[in-house]
Amino acid sequence: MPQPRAQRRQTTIVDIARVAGVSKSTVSLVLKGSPLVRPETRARVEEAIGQLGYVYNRGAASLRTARTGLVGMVISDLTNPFFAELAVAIEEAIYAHGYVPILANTSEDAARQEQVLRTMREYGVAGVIMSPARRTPSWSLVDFAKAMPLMTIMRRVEGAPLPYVGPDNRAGAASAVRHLVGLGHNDVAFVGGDASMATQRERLAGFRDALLEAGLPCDAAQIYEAAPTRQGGREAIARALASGRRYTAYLAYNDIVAIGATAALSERGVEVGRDVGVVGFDDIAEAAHNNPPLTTVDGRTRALGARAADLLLQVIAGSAPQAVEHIGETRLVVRASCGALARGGEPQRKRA
Amino acid sequence: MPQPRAQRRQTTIVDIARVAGVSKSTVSLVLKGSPLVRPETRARVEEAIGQLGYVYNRGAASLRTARTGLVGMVISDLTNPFFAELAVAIEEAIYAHGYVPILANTSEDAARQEQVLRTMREYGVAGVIMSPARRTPSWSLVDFAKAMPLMTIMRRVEGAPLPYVGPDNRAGAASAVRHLVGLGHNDVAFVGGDASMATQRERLAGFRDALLEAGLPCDAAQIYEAAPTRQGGREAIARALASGRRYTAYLAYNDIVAIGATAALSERGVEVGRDVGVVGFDDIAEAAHNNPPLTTVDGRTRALGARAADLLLQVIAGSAPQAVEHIGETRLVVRASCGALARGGEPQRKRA
DNA sequence: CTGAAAGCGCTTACAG
DNA sequence: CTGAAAGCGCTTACAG
Repeated sequence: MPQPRAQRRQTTIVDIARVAGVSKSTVSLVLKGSPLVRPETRARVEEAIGQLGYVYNRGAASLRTARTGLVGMVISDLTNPFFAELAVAIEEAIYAHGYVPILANTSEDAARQEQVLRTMREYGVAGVIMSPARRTPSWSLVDFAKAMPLMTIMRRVEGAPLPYVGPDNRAGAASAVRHLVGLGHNDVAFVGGDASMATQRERLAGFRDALLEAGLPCDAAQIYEAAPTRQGGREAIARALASGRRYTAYLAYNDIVAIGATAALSERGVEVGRDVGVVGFDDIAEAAHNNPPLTTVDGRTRALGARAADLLLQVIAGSAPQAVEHIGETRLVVRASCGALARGGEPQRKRA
Repeated sequence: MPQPRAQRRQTTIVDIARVAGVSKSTVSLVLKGSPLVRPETRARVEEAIGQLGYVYNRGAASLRTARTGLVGMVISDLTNPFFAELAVAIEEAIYAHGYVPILANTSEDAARQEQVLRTMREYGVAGVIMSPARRTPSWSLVDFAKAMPLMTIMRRVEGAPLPYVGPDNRAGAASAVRHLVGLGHNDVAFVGGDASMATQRERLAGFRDALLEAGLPCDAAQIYEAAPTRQGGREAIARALASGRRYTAYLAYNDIVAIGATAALSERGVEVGRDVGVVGFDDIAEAAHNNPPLTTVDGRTRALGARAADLLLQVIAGSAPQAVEHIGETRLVVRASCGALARGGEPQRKRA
């Protein structure tokens, strides 16, 4: 528990009431901008507030109203730039609705996640918006879901029918592969992530959809599972190259995997965008500044984060069903890494 | 203000007391693990707690004790990977001390920063740890600093004698330039940032120190101010190249500037690490995966964040002076972008 | 070792 | 339009 700290007694509405010559009920009404208060009375109260340097005590109000104005924000890995962008959008939307976010970064640790959910509940959060840690057991969330709305984002927790917001992973991955096929690529590998992640399964499904519809090879050997990180991208490339099969392009699980893959290929003298194509997913800020600039599937991260926060607050307010779901459109952003620009084209945008 | 939400009356210590057959004072003592309670009594109370699914109401406790256990975390730009890493370290340390962080991302907006500080104060935070928005006027913080400890990190606010934690920017930049000089570079430019940022002035001072001590040119024309972003790095390079002066190396304000600079040079056919040297500052995760891997000054971000949180909590507890300050050591991380590895060396680490 | 009582700073019917 | 009163769920001396 926190240690104490000596403090002079703070100014309360009782002090304001005394100075303004009214009751504390009236002060309270002024504070919430009630139209019931006569303008002159309001002016006297506001005068006293300024004079005494009064600071509203939300904790006291919360106890009375049983509403804290706090919302939990549980992020699986804030050092991943994708989730950082998502977190910024969520944070913004939470403040915009008059709420305040309590942050927790779980570093993909489901035990830590349970711990912080418990703490947030003790703090009386109105709800929680979370990107669940990998391998979150659904039973670890059921108790919390009964006590407060739990909005999941980017990752579904199987077996837990929670509200969910995420991009259309399948359509997005398929659009990326179709673009590669259109450029003449005829042997494409999928690198990064693994089947324990719902997102990976969805993106992989889109990858298969497009390959099958083009009549191209699509077997298990083409899938190189690896951590969804830059390092994972490097490792997957090492294995793909060691296999001896000459892929013409790689679809990466996400942008940081694609960036790691690009670095690994460059180190081996393979020039991305000329010798081989690489496409990512997410369109994080650094994708445009990669060398070469990365073609990727824009999942509209900011919009998704804002949407998730909006929906959570609607569920809290009771104006949205407990089981809402939103799947966002994706859009392919063509840059140089797929090889398209080598043919002199301008960057284009396509809807998934 | 938040909207209400219908809820069944929650279980309180009074309910626990009734079921366990004790007074609520005793329940409270059990809750805080007091040794005064007899083991059998404790067991009965804990039994009742489990049975009724009681959840501790921290808000109520806060009102009584005048301590909330909340700490504010105000970040100037969470989409900058450097600050995201910093935020993660801070968040971790805050939880480790039994506190809970309220997050605000100001996007470098001093007005928004003032707004969130006001809100955090109303929520009764014990203190705030903040990377101040650029051009934060010191007067905008004085009132808050009187009401609660304000720990600044990475950026000093001039004119406000606040506790501060940051890296040794001057020594770090000087060590980077000395390394470049040792490799034979004899005309080095500084790219990114501008003089309104204390950090830029400190890093620039180190840049000058090392150039002067080596007897190399050091004039205003060598400094290319630009936004401290990837895009800023690109723009600074465009201007440096357009100047006609043939710099042999660039010291960037930070890693993302260096990454943008690398991309801009590559696009123009200048090979970083062979034709020209580039060195960054911060050692963010993507520095190692840049193409080529970026030589940079490691500011020990995680350690700095943890230290800032530790110090803030000491100030809150009254065990550290109100005006603490900590300047962290830096260390040069040599990778390929400065050209050193082209000569067959192994990556080395040096203390600043 | 346990209980009765007061009080933290608000909000909210209810009177008037 | 304004005030008196009750109460949110805890903690903390103080008795016993």
